[in-house]
Amino acid sequence: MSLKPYLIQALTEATKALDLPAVAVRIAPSKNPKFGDLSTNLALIVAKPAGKNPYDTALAIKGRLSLDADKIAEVTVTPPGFINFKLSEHYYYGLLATILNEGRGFGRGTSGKGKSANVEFVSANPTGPLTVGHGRQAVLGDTVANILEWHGFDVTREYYYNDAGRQMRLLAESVAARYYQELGRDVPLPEDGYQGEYIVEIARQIINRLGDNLSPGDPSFRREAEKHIFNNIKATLTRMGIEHDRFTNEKSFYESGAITEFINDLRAKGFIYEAEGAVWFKTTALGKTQDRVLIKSTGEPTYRLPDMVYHRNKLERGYELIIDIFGADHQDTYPDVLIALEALGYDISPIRVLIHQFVTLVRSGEKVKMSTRKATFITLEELIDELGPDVVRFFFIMRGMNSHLNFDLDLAADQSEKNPVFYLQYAHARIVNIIRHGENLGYEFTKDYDPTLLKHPSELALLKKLDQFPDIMSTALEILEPQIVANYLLSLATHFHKFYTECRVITENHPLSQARLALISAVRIVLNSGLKLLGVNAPERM
RNA sequence: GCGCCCAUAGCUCAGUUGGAUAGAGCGUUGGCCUCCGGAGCCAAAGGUCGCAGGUUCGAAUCCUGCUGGGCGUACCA
Repeated sequence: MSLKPYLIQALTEATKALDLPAVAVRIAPSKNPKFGDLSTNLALIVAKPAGKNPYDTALAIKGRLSLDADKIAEVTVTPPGFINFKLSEHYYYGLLATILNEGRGFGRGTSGKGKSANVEFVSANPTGPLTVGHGRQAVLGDTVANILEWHGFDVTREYYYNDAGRQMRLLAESVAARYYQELGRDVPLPEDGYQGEYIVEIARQIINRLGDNLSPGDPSFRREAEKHIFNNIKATLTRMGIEHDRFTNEKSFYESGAITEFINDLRAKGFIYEAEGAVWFKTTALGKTQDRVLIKSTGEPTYRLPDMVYHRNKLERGYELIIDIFGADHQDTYPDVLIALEALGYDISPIRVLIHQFVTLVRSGEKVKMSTRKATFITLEELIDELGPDVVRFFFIMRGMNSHLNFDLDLAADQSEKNPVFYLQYAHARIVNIIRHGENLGYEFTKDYDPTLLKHPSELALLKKLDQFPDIMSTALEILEPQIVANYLLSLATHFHKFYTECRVITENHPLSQARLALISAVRIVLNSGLKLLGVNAPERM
């Protein structure tokens, strides 16, 4: 149980009693221990409109506070007017008991209880293996889903795809060409065809399973290619611990008539007109600078239209939260989708769009240009082969989605031993090892320990770090930026490793050993929770 | 041209509703293993937070302009 709500209430009452302006009180961990454990800038904010000196105001607020000495050991005021709180050691001892009692439930939120959420991610069409770029999105999406689940949401992980477009046709033609080439006929790949080696593999499989006399337009080419590729995509995702609950095919919206219905609904609202043989969406009437084509002059809808229908479909399924994860190349399309839904009177507030920047692959100091069609990409599968799923997941998640990620393949492979993920996992393995070592010497873990024996600075620092976990997790839910969890865990591991070098756990001093065993057990719980959330293993041995 | 994103140590990046001395890893230099795993710890060096203004008691963070880069700006998806 964090102290923040308690302090916020006390501070709010004090400002009220002093007749100062009411503002939202913010409390943050102090960066420098000199300033206690928690600080607030309340007086700085409140003094100005009241025409008072911030420092004196801080002192006045402090004078009005009556705090439980079991929780707060000391209150100080520092220039220019910060109020600092030093937490009592008893508070941290209580925290330790809480973590051990709650176990993996520690820090879990309830704000999503009884609510459902949908996270759509990856959504690559089955035209080729997943690339490294898809990998970033896959990990990001899965981790965001984990964060939601942590806070109680019932999450559906969804994969949206289109297996009927031009690219799929091209794929089928490419497979057919390779099929005939394998049979010794000189059939060229279509222009702009798919050149990857996997196309040849699919062709060979078709020969093995369906024989050698398929005609050029046989639907088996497309069907077999899709099946093969989709199986590979799913297998790759599975290796990273990612399972989608639901696959939605764009085609279903054509078959159900939802596409036509959508156009009709927009037309009824007056947002549709026809020109140059195409059907246009009058986005200029809704504040945009350019109208958009929804149905081409060929009669085929553009990608925008099914996207709109798909989002209407998700809204109608009744999720409290709908998260779309897109690459930066989609940034311009979702506003049109949202505008269309609003035009039809939908409340779009459940929809939250997360845009991630691209991954630039660097090999031998040079950028690798990626194209699925030309097969010049590095596949996600290859990356996992090289680095292992834990490293891949952690690498993608430890950076903010807004950063243009430079992925140096040589470096990642060379430094795999020094990779931060091993640092984290090593902390966990170390804890398990110490506990095992203790058991061998007859130290049973017991809840009957004396926490007041934990007085060493690195012990207290570790406790303070553990105290931040629930806050970190709720911030992660607000901002949906998983890297703050990764950064927190690294910092926790650092505190643990420091503690380890300074404080021996298993010693002749039994009571102290018991207390330290309790401490590292708590660290283990939080590490486990955090790593699980990131989808990274917490190994007992390395 | 217009829109979105980015620019922080030699390199890769943290720094999230504006706070106190801007951090970490890698790399470089120098220390720490009779004892729970050295995949660890400690220390040093390394910064005009792209540039110039502005707002503020206080700016890497907010605003404006500029420079440089990524992605869009299709009757491709």
